[in-house]
Amino acid sequence: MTQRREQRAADWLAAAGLRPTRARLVLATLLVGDGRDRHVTAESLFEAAAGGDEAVSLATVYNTLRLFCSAGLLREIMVDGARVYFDTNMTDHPHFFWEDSATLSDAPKEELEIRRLPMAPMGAEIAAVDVVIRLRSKSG
Amino acid sequence: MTQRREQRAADWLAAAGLRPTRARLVLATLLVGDGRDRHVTAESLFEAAAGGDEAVSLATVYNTLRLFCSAGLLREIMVDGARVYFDTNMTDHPHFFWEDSATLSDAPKEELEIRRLPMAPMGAEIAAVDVVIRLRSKSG
DNA sequence: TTAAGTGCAAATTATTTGCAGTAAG
DNA sequence: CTTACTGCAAATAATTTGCACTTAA
Repeated sequence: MTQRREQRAADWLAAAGLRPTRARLVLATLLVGDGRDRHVTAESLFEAAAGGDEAVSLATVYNTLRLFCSAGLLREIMVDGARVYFDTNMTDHPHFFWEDSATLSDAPKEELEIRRLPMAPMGAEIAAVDVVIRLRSKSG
Repeated sequence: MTQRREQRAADWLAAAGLRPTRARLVLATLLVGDGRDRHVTAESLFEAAAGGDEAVSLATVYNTLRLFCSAGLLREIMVDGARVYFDTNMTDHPHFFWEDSATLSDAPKEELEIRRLPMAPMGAEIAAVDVVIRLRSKSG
């Protein structure tokens, strides 16, 4: 179980050609160890690592998240002006953003149907399409 | 001309029941004076005001943008992890985000057709739907 | 007159960086 | 061995806040 989690993390790093260092394995295990998609901020991941017994410094968490991102392992989601979120699910898919708690979750991709999309202007190409559905709790 | 720009700004404030103070008029004139939609950051608006002869302090620009937002005059767009953008166009419409220059522009609304959208989970309602089309300049 | 608005400077928060020590290939 | 990685602490950047002063109603 723990073995398998770490194996998954190691494979994930290997797939991107990244060295399996201690910090990277700790963070990768938290990110993809159980194979489910996850949304983290640097802070939340830092706390998760510290909560286990495998602390990683906050600076390294930041650096490592950026590294995973540029290696194509994570996707950056911009949803909150203040915080940056990272998603282990690399495909274009919609997100729910809970304004009350500032948390992020996947929205069911099958339920989004974009029929037509504006074309990229001349000389540009579409890098990604972010769809964020902002939710507020129904008060009335 | 300048008269009309200021009149538009004053009307815009009045519509939201906000006092037409000096700082607000200066900023509102820059935002809606010519009736075109505009995307600003606190910094860019601060510079625009300083570039004219009607300086407004940066802190006040921040406070005023937030105020306009909560008064329903502006819409906050979250697109870049670091900066917050404000849009004078309050309708749900897609944006182009130019990754190279970190600038934002409207994408033609007619060219976006969302056929189906995920439902809000129980107890929540959709506050807004942000569609951001990230562009990178075609290098190849 | 008086509650609301403004500006300054200081505080806060998220993120990045320089650099000396440590570990992976 | 040698280059890349890590962690600390200090630096940076965007934004917010406390408070004394000013202004609109």
